Amino acid sequence: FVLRIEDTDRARSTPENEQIILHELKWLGLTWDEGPDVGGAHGPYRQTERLELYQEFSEKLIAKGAAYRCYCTKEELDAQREALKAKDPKAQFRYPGTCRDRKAPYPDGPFVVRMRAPSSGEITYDDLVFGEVTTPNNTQQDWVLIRQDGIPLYNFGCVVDDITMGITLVARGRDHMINTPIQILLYEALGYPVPKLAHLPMMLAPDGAKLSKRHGAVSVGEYREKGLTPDGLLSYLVRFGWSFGDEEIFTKASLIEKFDWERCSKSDGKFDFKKLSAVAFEHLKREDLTSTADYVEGAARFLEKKGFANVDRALVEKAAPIIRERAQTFVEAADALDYFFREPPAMDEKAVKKFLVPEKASRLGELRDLLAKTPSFTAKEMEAEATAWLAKEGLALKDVAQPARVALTGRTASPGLFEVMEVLGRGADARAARPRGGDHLGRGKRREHGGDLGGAGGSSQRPGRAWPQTPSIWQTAATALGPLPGYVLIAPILWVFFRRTWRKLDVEAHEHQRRRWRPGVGQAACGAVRDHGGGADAAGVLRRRQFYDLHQVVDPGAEALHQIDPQNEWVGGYPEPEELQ
RNA sequence: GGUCCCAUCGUCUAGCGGUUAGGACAUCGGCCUCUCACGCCGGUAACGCGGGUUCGAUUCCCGCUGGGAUCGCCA
Repeated sequence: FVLRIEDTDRARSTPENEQIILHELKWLGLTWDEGPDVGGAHGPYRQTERLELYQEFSEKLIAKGAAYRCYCTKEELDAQREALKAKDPKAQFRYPGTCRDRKAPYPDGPFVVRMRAPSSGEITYDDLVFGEVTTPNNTQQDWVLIRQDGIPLYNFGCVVDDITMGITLVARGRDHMINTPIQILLYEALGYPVPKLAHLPMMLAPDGAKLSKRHGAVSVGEYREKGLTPDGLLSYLVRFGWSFGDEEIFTKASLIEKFDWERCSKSDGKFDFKKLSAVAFEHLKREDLTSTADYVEGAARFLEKKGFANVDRALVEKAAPIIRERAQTFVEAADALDYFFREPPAMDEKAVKKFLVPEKASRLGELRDLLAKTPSFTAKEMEAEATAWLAKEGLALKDVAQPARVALTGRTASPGLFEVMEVLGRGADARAARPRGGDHLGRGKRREHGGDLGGAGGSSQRPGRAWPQTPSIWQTAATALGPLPGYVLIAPILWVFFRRTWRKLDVEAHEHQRRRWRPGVGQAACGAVRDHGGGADAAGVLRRRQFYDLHQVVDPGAEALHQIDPQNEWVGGYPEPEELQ
């Protein structure tokens, strides 16, 4: 398809915004055949670079009598509009036609070009989604085509471009339906056939209101930062307003194959962040939707964003199978991977206090020694050994699992104990090879204490025993516990946490999105091509005006965002466009 | 207010004259279980209202109500 940048609104169109559009579209896997960056036969692809073309077409219309120069000033018209509204707020202001039949000599001053709109009859078109739509012409007026400064207005610019770019299908948001009759009038005046038209329903905020920055909208980029996959996002977005039986999860390829206009819904919908999360999670979880290679790379990149340098892909791949089903996003995956890359792990104080108590210490020590002896150190083997040992001791796994888990991972929730151990590997060799993400200042403070908190037990432990030369993963546990009787863990462990540089990055990303950008971009469907500021459809895949405006789409609300990433501070809403001007 | 558009569970939707109105997310119970998840089983939950047409309306028609879009020298 053709990617055209509709940048005639200079307040909103900046090179940075254009870059963002290109970048986000590429990230989503939508690639265009022609566009500002790749060139093509119908260039240039920025409207501000096509100004002569609009001039030429407007001259044509003037020559035909279908348009005329209007010398009324904006100030005059605005004043009239104000006056009318003051008298009757519900009144409909329309251009009075002052210059409509003006004859030579023409004044010298600046002028705009207006179309000569019919006041009777009606325009009917056949919408691919909505069917036949009819609008009476008596609601039309002599719209401005070209401003005083020579820059065309949206309705004129896109008609000229669509004609000269050979666009055959217009697919855009339903909010453009009101523009369609005007554009059809222009096609007719110019003598060109009208392309096929398809309008798509709107995505509303969860409260049913129009989506706006006020709702804390976010961009495609922000979802990327949250760690969703492009196909996951695409899958949700396309399925919203379109359906294919009971199927809910699609890949980009299957969307291209299955999409059709007939299955598009006509009614607006409300954005649901939880559903997006669920769909994105499904994509992340399933290997047939996100390959192991992509998963590892994605998770590693987010780990690096957290501050870990040179993340060992092999280790991520080893851990991937056990974290995939519990990380809804790459951000969560990075968090779940944290303790595999940090030695010692970041300890959760409360968990330490609760589980790493002296009476558990001896058991953990025994378990450590037992497991250290297993020949292969695989989860299966360790579990078997542990189970046998526990049975002999008359214990259940749950008696030792939580303390062990906390010692191992620093937290109370993690994948299976033995799986974690297997990934961590035996001893220091594996650990030494691992990049160090954390600091080493966080050793738990232990203080001597007069006695056992938990009463009698434990004094049978051999005092002063040395750890094996090869420090095992259990060393961490024992260190945290206070290895011997007589010692009680009193002070909580103080850990210096990693600076969250990624958070800073995130804030910067938000900053980046504060500006409103919404030049239209191109889209295609079924080989036909066409674009409009706002509507989107690519190879029959994308369809929704807000897709482009995704930053303003989603109103997950701060709450929802926190759910997906509790660590991530939401920076608040965005300014309305007025505030930017 | 004018014009245009829309209307099935809380949400996204299936349905295209006869269905116990289906699925997914969410939610609630249960199972699984070393925690957290995943997974599995089950429950609650919808055709806005009123007229027609028809043997029969969620489905077709009209009206009402409700919602949305738009009314710019923005796109």
